[in-house]
Amino acid sequence: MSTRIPSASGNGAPLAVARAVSLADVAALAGVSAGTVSRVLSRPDMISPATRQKVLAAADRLGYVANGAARALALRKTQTIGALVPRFGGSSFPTLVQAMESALAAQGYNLLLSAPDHARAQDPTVLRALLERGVDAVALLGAEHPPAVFNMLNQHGIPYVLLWAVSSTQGPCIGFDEHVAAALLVDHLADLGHRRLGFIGGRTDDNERARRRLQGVLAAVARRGMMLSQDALLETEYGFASGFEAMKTLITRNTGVTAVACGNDYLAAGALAALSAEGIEVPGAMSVASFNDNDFAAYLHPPLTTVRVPIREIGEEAARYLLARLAGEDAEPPVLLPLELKVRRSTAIVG
Amino acid sequence: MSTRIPSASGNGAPLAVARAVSLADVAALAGVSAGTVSRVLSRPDMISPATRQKVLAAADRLGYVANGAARALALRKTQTIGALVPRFGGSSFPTLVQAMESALAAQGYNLLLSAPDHARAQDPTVLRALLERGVDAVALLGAEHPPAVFNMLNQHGIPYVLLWAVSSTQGPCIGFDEHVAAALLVDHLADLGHRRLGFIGGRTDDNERARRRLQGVLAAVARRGMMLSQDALLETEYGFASGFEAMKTLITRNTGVTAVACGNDYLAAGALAALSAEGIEVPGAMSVASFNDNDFAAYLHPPLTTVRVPIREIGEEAARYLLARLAGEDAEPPVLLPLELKVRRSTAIVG
DNA sequence: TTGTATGCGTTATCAC
DNA sequence: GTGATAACGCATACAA
Repeated sequence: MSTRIPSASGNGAPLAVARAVSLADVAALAGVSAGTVSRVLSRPDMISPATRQKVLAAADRLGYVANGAARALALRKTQTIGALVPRFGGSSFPTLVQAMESALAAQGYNLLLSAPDHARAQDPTVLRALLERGVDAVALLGAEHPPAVFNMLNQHGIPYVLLWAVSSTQGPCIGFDEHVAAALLVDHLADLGHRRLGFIGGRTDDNERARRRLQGVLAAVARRGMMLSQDALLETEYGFASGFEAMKTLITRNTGVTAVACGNDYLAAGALAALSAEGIEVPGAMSVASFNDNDFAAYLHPPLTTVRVPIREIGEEAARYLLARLAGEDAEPPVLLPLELKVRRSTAIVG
Repeated sequence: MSTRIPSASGNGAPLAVARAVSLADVAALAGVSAGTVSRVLSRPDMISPATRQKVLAAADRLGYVANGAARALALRKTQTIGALVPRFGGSSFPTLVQAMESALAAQGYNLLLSAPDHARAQDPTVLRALLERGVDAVALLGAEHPPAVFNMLNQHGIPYVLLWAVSSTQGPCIGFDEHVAAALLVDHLADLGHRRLGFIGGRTDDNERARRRLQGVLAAVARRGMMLSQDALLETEYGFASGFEAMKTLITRNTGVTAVACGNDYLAAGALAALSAEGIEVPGAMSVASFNDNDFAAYLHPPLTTVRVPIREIGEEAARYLLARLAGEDAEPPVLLPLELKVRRSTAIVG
């Protein structure tokens, strides 16, 4: 308070300031050595209550803030986790990242975010930037990362985990089983008597999760002897508008489907809106994935069935796993997280 | 390749690895001094092409990755920007952060993300964590930060900026004028002949942006001599479901409004869905804010009028401003970003 | 153009 | 319990 730096008058602050308060400054004021100050801050019980108070008071008075770079240099770790998140935007990744950040922060870790756009996504340089910043571990979203990424990671011996990915030979994964997710939905519809299914999903040439989702649906459809004709299968961008348009197209094609599965909640919402706009009642229209706080699809045009995808949970498990690894434990990540079917309303096909 | 560390067999990687490759290692292999290697990497044109190649080859061969902590310690800067992002509903947070991260990455800066939950949002400790990690500057989302935050920031003489905030005496801001935004909408409706307006917005006791938005609407309504009765004014959580419920409530109350303004796109979408479900036609139902990639409200139930809020632009300007400050320029942030009215369809009130 | 030496702020090792 | 002191890996002033 009294040692306030002459700085800043409300608007902004001067760039160059006297010099940051260091351990030495605190030590000088407290009349102890720098080493002691360091210990007070990291192993408080290693030093006497008397000096501890003295030091703490001095630190507080000077507004001391540790220099993480110096600490990182000495400790050879930064308490920072890097997240490599391709196409952060429109997807559910933000939710996942938030969950991970929370879990990390609770343990005193920071999250260094790298959200390369499509062009830079395959560029190993972005990982390099993370490594140069000294992240202790990294979380990779999705499994679509170039080999160079894994080479660097392995070469540096730094723990990493693939999120929203499974059965990758590239490294430990945390995700869920798309085939099970699809089976939950398709079985439900099949049990209700639906025979012809439509599917509106993401671009499979471009999005590995969309690809797996489609595979899961196709497998379940085959297993149940349902039909999913080529012209009832639409790939599109994710998003409400895309779902809207796709469903309109589907309707135009007159494919005879009685149920439509959608690759995610946004697509489902758009699709349902299109049905509503056209005044068409398609029993069993449903969404494959419902994102935690955006389950707006449910309000638009039931019947709707949803599989809740464990998005936040993936982020939380990632934090848990990575931290365990850093703690030296030889932990195994939970490869497959549980899924949950949420039936808003069902429409059975009779006859 | 040949100097590959014995590490990692696909699944994971050992925690303890020989030792990271350092400048000295590269120097040794290249047969030059560490200083030279450093210069090759930072000021390539300061040294001869011959040795440059030698050094580069050696670095590449060893898979050298600079140690950011050491660099930060020597340079007294980290090339890292901190973002303090109190969680708020809807999806504008990821969009803004993504835009900022991209702009930052393009300039070789990293983004350290801190997204405290509601409980921790007022805790200066989260800023402290960022400072300890050595961020060169910080972006604060919203203006709802405790004085302690600004004290620390000023005391450390570190550049910062408030995002999605205006006219704060606490520091430089980048945002837009809520009153102008509201005026765009309200004037449009007033011009169409609407007299009685309803408003569904976020919680004002809890969300400063929601508060300003409401104020803007009230001011515009007063200026145009419109009516916005107390029972036509609903505050709720952000989200589709909330908007849906709020509109149902509004309908039940029979307030006689002919237009409803919504605090954001999600609320608007929910509200429109409710209208659709109830089969009610409310001319001029509209949304105050439309988020860049989620303009799904438009598909649900026109007429709809929207003010596009410059979310990405705020992130980009933040990066630009902060980087300018760090470059020593005495830059001024663009306090107010331009707004844009988007009329999907209008319904005039006649008589 | 390049090598040498020093400092950056912290932690850890070793005395005391 | 506490004080010196040596790393930690890099950048840079100064020499050569």
